[in-house]
Amino acid sequence: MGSSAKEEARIADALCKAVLERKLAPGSKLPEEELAQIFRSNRAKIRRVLLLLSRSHIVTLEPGRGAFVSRPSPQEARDVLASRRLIEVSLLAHPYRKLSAQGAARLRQIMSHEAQAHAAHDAIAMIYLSGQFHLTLIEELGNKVLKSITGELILRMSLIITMYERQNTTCCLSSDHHDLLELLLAHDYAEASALMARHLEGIESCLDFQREPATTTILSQILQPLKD
Amino acid sequence: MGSSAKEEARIADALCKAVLERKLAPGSKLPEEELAQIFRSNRAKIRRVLLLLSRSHIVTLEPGRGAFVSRPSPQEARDVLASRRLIEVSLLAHPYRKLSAQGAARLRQIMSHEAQAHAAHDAIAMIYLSGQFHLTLIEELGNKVLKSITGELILRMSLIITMYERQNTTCCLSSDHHDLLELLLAHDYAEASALMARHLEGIESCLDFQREPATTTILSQILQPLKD
DNA sequence: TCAACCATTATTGTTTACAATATCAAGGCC
DNA sequence: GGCCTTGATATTGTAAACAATAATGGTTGA
Repeated sequence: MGSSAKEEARIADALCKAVLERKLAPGSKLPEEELAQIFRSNRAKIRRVLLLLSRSHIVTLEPGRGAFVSRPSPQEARDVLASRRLIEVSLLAHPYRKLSAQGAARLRQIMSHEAQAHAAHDAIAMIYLSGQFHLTLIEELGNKVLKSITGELILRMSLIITMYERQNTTCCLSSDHHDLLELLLAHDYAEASALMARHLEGIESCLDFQREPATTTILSQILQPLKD
Repeated sequence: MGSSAKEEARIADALCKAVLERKLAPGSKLPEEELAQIFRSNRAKIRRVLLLLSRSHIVTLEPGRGAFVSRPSPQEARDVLASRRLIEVSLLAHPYRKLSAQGAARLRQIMSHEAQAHAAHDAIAMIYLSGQFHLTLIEELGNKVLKSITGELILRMSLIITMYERQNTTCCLSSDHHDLLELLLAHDYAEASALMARHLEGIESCLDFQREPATTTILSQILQPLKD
């Protein structure tokens, strides 16, 4: 049976989720045998997953030393941020298609979940949902290719934020998402694009590339519960 | 010695080059053992390369059946084209930095090679150099992340063109590249962006998504000489 | 003659054991 | 006492054998 690729996707998704939720700190060692036990898999599959993740710049493979959660350099961080800004801002300014009623509904549903997470002070859920909002927006106004590209950039941004975030900052303003949707429904794409630019710049302004980030290497034991 | 990753990169590059040069037709079977012999490698390495290429959408892995050169659907083709257009057109309109003298020199060198290839009627070299021109432009005005993203899109476009190109069309107008550089040197980014849009639309207008493309499965023997 | 079935062959997928390398700790040397 | 060397241990990397699956071709029967 061809469940092999499925299982590897499951493992990769779990690792990506852990990165998104800031549970896996950049620099963390990812030992093959330990991962195989956690996910009740074997080294061969883990190895393939790590190889794939390395191509997404989520994991860095050091020959002979093993796999580590990537530590994007300040330059790489700036490039990732700028690239994401280019894609999202430009797409809003010149969307491939209008926002459909169905698309608006999808966005509204995510926003309601965001509100719930906000009320519950669930920071992890808010991070995840914010990403989902952006990805859904891109899929609705653009296409799946742009969505997949941006999905990778968002993943890398998660590492970047973990490494370079200033203390005491609340990064993602979910209120922006609400305003964004209003502007799109009013077909004011120019203003929506400008808001998106400010939105992303707001995130970037919370970063400080000066201080070399701490080498917080979280024990892989932390990600024990995500084996489902 | 850590030459393993190097060797795999060499094999992957060779395959990508074959795709760029339209030597490997979409749909071609890529048998592991045969590739291992061609590149004087072993199945394990070939397997890793194919896995990686599958992530770049260059190769499609069918469980139990093996690896094939991808055959992008019309929808995927449209999405890839639109994504590339978004990135390149937007970047020219709002470049991250001005074109440096060094950057202009790099572009001019590529253009001179293009002229040589044109004079020699070397269609393959022209395709490759056209891609290099675009990638260099993106690196000079943008950054390496955008360059790598666009590099993958260009690779996919190569498959798309092979599949859907109309008869009797000369796709890439190298004269556009010359005009583009002139506009950039004159700091007329708005016009440069518009020209880029027309340039890419010109390529797209040579495509016909109606006719189902032939299943031209070239023998892997064809790529024998690229084992260096 | 054509189609369906079965055996054969070839190719892919997985597991295992082994080899190479890096890490770590202890001991000796300066 | 600090630093380098050296051996033990753990982890990664590789190869090869094996199992599973799909393609092939030939045979049989209608």
